[in-house]
Amino acid sequence: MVNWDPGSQSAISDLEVVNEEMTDTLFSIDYPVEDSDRVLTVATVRPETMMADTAVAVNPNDERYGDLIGQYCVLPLVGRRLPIIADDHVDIEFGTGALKITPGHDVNDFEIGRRHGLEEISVIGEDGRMTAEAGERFEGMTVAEAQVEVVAALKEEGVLGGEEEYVHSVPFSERSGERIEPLISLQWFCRMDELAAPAIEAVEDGRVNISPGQWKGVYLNWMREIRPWCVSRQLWWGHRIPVWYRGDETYVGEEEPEGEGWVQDDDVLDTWFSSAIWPFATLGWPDDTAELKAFYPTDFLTTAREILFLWVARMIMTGLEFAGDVPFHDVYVHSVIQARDGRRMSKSLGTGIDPLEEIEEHGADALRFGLLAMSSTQDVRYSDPKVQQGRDLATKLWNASRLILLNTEAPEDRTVPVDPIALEDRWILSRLESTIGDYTRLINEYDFAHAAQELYSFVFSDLCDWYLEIAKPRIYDGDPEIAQVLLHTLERTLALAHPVMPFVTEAIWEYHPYREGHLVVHQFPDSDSSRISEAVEAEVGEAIAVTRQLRGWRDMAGVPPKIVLDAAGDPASVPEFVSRLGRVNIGPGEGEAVATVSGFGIQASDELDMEAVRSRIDARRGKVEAELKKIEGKLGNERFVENAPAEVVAEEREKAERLRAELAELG
RNA sequence: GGGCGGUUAGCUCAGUUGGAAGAGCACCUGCUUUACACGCAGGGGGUCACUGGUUCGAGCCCAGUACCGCCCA
Repeated sequence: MVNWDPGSQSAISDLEVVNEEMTDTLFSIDYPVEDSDRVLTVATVRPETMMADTAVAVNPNDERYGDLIGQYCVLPLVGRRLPIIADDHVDIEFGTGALKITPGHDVNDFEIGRRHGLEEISVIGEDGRMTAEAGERFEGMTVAEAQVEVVAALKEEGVLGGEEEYVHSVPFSERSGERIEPLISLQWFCRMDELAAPAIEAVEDGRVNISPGQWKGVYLNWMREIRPWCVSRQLWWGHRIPVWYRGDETYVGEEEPEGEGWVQDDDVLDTWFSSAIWPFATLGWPDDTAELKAFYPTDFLTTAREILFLWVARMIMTGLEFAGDVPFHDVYVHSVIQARDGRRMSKSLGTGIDPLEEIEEHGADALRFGLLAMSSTQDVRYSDPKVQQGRDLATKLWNASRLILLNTEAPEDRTVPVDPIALEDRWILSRLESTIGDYTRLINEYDFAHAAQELYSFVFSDLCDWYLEIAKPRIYDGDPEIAQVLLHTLERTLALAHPVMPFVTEAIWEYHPYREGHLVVHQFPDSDSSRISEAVEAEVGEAIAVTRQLRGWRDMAGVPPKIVLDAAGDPASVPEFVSRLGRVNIGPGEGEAVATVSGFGIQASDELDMEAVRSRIDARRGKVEAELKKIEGKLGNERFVENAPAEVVAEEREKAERLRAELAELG
């Protein structure tokens, strides 16, 4: 039995059949039981196939019909005797519990028919019209016309019972869109289990890695339950099936058989059969070519999930069978991008998003970044904010580059010392190399969204919000060492971002004094771990935290941005930028301190809104007290102290200390 | 009917071996600070779908329920 597509006049494979929910009419038809006044009522959505019925089946456990099993009923309109058989497949709950069996036109019925040795009758032809077997009244009608006529005939005979609406899943051809007609037909099938076994093994032992991991499971599941593949296609193009006939003889082989009178099968192989050998057939196989040696197997294949069975699995199977090795080592199944409202993109629904329009509106770099940032281990909705984020990043890179390139003289010596003197220089160089390392690792793990985020936050936060702001006085002073650091950092940042945002980075590169040729052929940066210092990152991280605390406090106290507050403390205890960016004057502080922020005593000032300060402090104290109480409770719990790892307990103790210190500062 | 995935801030989504709930956008308050308002600074916002269990401790582990997807019958 094959999936016959009346539209393309060809059999098609299971994978090219799409099932869709449809509302049909479920007809009840009375089949009289022979030599009895009883009737068996069957329910069907396809009365037009009844002329091909060869049995009626009931469930063996169905008490209503137990006594009828082995008897016969009479097929209305036709008069054929139909055996009443028992089969587990029949659902007692569905309809009347009696199922008409049409082995010639239904896949399940076909299997029941084979189990019970039933006759297989065809009343629908390959043209989708009723055949002579259907009887004179219906011959030549389309299936739809025949249904109307059969129903009319059943009414005339008085055997039509009820009609009701019925929602069920109906197969359609992916190629022609027409409803699939299951037909019995002589076709060639390819036995798949022997080909699948080595392809299963290759994924199990890791010679082929499929990610995200869930798709590995999907692949293995499908391959373990693989079914024979109908490879015959009744098309006029393609490779003809290597089968020849002569009378009753059949020959299968690579070459035409010896002797006279052989005729080759007219059918051609499914196009996916040819596609499956693409990885090596395109390289000269079966000849042992230089291309084959050089490019087979290759490394990486990225694909959509519906291609996993249709093509990827078949490439692996044929690769192992014919080329002796897997075709590639890594398969990445990318997300499917859905329309903004979560529906699938479709031309007919008008839900498609045209990338060219997106590029027109936001730029190619923005779209590329956005797509990377959207990617996930599951399907994703198209996200305009992610594309805008890409546009913002492109603009940010441009503006940061402007600041750097317009305010620095290229130094004679381009080498940046491994250990620059300025703390902030060591910090940005460490952050740069950490970022390059993390970004590269994330890309290698196919975690594109986090890689995009890593790039974005390095540029916005580390480089622009902090480093460039810290560095501005030295930039404007023309400090040659900072010029080295800036140009070096920019060079590597542009190279890092280039594969994702090729246009803006290449455009900036035109102005970079270190450029040699185009950025597109520049080497992608390798993380230089000798520049990474956890100590420096921690020290500057702490100074940044203090700066933010000071800023937060100022804002909370309603201090206008222009006012610089006095704060009592040791100016040498923190980097210079803390007082500059925090807008406080750190010094001896002779007046009264109204609050302590990160150890600095904020001096009284007319600019302070003391009421806001007090209410804010009260709110904060409440929070800290609650948190401290929670942690003290934890630490007071003997079972926690005994069972939790020592480092976790130590961490909790530190937290408690920190909270107590903050509470003391709040006063 | 079988299998897989999802349910976390207003929205779209992250959340590693169980150890103080995150990002982007949106929102609120400031800011014509000479790279950038496609920006900067500060801020508010979550009963992690629900019910039970395991654990000193659960968004994460286990069992079940509900709803939403996808695949295969």
